[in-house]
Amino acid sequence: MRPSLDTVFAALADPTRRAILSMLLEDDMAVTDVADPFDMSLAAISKHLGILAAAGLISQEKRGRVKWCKLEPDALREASVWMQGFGQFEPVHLDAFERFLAQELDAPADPAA
Amino acid sequence: MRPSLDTVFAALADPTRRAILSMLLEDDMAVTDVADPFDMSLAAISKHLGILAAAGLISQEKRGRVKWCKLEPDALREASVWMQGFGQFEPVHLDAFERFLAQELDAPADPAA
DNA sequence: TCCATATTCAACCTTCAGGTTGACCAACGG
DNA sequence: CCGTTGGTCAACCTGAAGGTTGAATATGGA
Repeated sequence: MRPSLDTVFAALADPTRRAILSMLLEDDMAVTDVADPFDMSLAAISKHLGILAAAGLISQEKRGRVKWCKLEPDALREASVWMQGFGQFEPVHLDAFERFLAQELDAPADPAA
Repeated sequence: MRPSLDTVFAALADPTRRAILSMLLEDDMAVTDVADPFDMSLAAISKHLGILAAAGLISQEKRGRVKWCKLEPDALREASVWMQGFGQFEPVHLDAFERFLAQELDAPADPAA
């Protein structure tokens, strides 16, 4: 299930989740350790991690009874590249971008079916 | 008030709003014209435009009775910079963009299951 | 075997996002 | 003036997001 831009951007829209990503930038972490600095229940953090994983922004691997969380920057890369299309700040493949544009316009309010 | 990453990412999380941004990439547009391709009430589009404006992603200028919407790509820069922090990867990678394109075109209506 | 640890599940609550509709206001063209 | 067009406002509905709590499900260690 490849994550969509919808889920990626939605995942990034929450400050708690962005903070988690920042933490994971340093190193892989167990769920409990991720939750530690937050004033929030473990269950809530677990949900946040689930959302990040669903967006493809992290991966989770269970070793023993500990679930390790690992940053997966690839999903970010795609979103980043999408954004670059709007800036004149970086060179971009206009032809490819325009194909993408056309596709977006064909199905504007994608019913997420 | 400078828009936060929260509002920018939240604004980008909606496919209708991303489609609107794509449209504005081509040219400035009036609200009614923006709404035209969407199967959605004008009021709804007006709200979407308000959200995009609040996020700083577009600006709106009223001339006569027509309100013109203009893309403001600078707002994306901050978010883009934030995201770059997660890549040890280079600023823009066309390979990545093309992979993204291929995926997007392969399965346009992501089930988001 | 028994208890503690790690994590999720299920049910629930509250807030907000995204949509509708209909009334409303402003500006233009006779 | 007057009707039409462009756009917003206000009230409302529905569903989902983000949080809580408490029970449930491994796994590890003694």
